[in-house]
Amino acid sequence: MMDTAGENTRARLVEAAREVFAEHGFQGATVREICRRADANVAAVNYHFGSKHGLLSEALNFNRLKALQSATESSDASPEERLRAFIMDFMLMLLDEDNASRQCQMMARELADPSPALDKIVVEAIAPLHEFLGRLVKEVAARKMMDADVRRCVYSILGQCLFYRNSHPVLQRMNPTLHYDRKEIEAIARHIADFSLPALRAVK
Amino acid sequence: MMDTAGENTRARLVEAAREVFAEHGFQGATVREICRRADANVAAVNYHFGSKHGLLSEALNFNRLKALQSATESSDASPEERLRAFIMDFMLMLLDEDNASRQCQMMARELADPSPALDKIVVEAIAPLHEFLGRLVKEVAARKMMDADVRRCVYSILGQCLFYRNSHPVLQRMNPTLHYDRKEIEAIARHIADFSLPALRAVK
DNA sequence: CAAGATATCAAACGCCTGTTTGAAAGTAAA
DNA sequence: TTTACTTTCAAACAGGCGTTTGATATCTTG
Repeated sequence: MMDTAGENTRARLVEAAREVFAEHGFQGATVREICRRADANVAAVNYHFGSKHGLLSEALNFNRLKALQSATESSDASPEERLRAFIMDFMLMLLDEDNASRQCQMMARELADPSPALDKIVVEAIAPLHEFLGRLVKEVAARKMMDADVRRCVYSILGQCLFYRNSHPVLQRMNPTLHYDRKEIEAIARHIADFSLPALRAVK
Repeated sequence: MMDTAGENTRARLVEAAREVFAEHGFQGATVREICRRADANVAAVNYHFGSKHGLLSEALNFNRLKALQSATESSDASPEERLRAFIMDFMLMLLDEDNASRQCQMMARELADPSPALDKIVVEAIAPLHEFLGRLVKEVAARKMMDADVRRCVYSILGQCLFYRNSHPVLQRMNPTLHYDRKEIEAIARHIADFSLPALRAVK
């Protein structure tokens, strides 16, 4: 059994796939481009993963997102502070430009143009995320809320967060100097929390 | 000069193109599928519009969105009421499932995977929309606000609205009975307004 | 009607896609 | 070294893509 060369190209393929899928989405990505970046032969994808879809499935990974949720849940800060902290970490994950957390970008891509992998993403990552945020919203509101209202508050928070990622091409065109450095991301996260908390407190 | 047959296939192509572009995005749409739905020959697209891009450019139309803005601006209701009304009309336009306003769906598609037409969309539709919302936000807040804060409030409102469209495939998978009928859309719009207004009033 | 412009069509072109193939290279154990 | 197995590779495959072509209808105008 090999380990150095074989496992290396496998790992390199997965990493390159994350890059290319995040940039171009599943449809827009080509296995030739992935193999070029991984410095591997075109046939390598089908040899190691069976198909382009198999590679996508392997490239999807929600560890970072899950870790973020459990970190927030095990905190003993006030519900408001936990929501603030979650939004901050979530935005850092979403907008960090040169880090390795391309999973969120891939997920955002999947939303725009679903492939068969979306079912896996929904069950393993998005549904738990929504439930987690629903619990947090109820804690912050500290009132009896109907499920539909809780859900919509979750949508409002997530919608604000995802906007910066989904609309990035547009925002960049309208404001060419836009750049998501650490300070800017923190300001955005602070705004989203400041915008959302009054609404949650005002829930009737 | 012809008018019945010739103009007919031209118009049928534009209409079919709106359908297909809205469903699959520019990349995912094929001219063969468009021509099939328009009951036209494959060569018709290049004959009438020069290229697939030319057809996209022709299919883009922002009349409905512009009309919505001027209707809101010429109203003499209070700023809060005008914001409520705008959100309602905007959501009706975004989520209406079987109407002819596929322009917004096409625009949302463009955001996810920009084509050269995005520049036109930004300049002609999105930038004016953001400016319009910025003025409305300032009126509602009725306080001096920094430009960056105004902008972020606009993002918060638009983000909430667009979430329902962008994340529709996911929401449908998590809640299979989800259906955007008139009543549901009105409830969503009311929620977004109720969620956003306390935040705008609380602006410091 | 005849001439000429306009529109439609089947067929093909060149390119790119994901995938397959069969041979070559590399590795591990007997 | 021989044997068996895994991994890499260049090349090709079949199919879909946007676009072009040249012939054929269809219609307008003199």
